[in-house]
Amino acid sequence: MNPFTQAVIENISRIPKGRISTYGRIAELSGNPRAARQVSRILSTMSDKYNLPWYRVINAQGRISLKPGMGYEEQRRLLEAEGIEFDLQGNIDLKKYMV
DNA sequence: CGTGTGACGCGGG
DNA sequence: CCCCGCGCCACAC
Repeated sequence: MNPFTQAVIENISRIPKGRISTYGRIAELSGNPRAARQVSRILSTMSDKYNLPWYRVINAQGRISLKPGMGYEEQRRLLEAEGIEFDLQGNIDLKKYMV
């Protein structure tokens, strides 16, 4: 496994309960600011294996990227269960919850 | 090899 | 707020 992937896994694992981060921010912390897409792929392929808190990663707009019927509901449920609030447009306040 | 595809991000209309 | 385009990058065909 390459160092970037390793770092992504570690950084995601460190997101505290009740807080969130974004794909781009994780990519940045992991050493490659332009690799936000890779972060999303790593999440989809390694979450189970490394037991990652995948649902704590959202996009830079403060929204869940998964589509309704394709995981959106579950991610939202898990986040709300940790106290994360959504506004009427399904938006999360990054200032308030981002690590 | 080209070509298409995203759990992305940013800027613009 | 929505919709597009463009840049980016690993991966599947």
